[in-house]
Amino acid sequence: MSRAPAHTTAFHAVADPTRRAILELLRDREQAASELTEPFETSQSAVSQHLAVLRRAKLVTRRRDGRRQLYSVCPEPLRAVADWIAQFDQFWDQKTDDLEK
Amino acid sequence: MSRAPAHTTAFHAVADPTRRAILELLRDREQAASELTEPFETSQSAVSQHLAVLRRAKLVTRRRDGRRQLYSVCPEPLRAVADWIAQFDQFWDQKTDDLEK
DNA sequence: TTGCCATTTAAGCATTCGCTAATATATTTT
DNA sequence: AAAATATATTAGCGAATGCTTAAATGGCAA
Repeated sequence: MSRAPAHTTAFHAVADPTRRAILELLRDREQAASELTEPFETSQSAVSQHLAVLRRAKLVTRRRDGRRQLYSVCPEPLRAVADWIAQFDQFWDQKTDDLEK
Repeated sequence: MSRAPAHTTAFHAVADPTRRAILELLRDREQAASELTEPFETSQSAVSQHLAVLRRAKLVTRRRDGRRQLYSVCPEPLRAVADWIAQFDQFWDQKTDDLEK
């Protein structure tokens, strides 16, 4: 199996709190880059760079609308993270399991 | 709500592939730091530093056994990650939902 | 075309990261 | 006690990260 470069993985992308907040905003609806900038205290450029990271991780897609770029969330790669975490499920269910015995 | 420093969060801890591999090893059983070093090509020191990160994120606990430190996984903080991801569930179920209509 | 708007890209910088090498600490063995 | 073992900690380094400012790009409007 060939490994994806670490910096393109969902694990890496969601490690940053600003990027997580961006994904949360996009959860509600498709949104333009400028709209995504407003909630943050950082520059529009910084947000654009975060969007580029999310795009490399395939967590967002964009489409053009006139001079705006509309971003939408694309959570499929999060499944890899969820699946990875799922392998630890038995652990936090252990208490329940123990009670049942 | 007070925010935990980013570098103590599970999000940050699991962003690194070596740390994920360590957690996977610990999934099977409690393991000493030296055992955890073997599978990797890196130094004992590097692994020890990764274990410190995992410890700060409360993803592992350790107990002493003679001169060894036995580490066990403690996946509870992963729940925060899983819960965060869960808010996107509707999206990848969308296809299914659309079919049902 | 010229200029404006929306966004990206590039350059530079301080900080953080993951690593190695060396040293320190704790425990057991001799 | 001294030596050996197991681990942690420190210092330093190159690379990556997230940011700002400035310049480039693409689309629209006058």
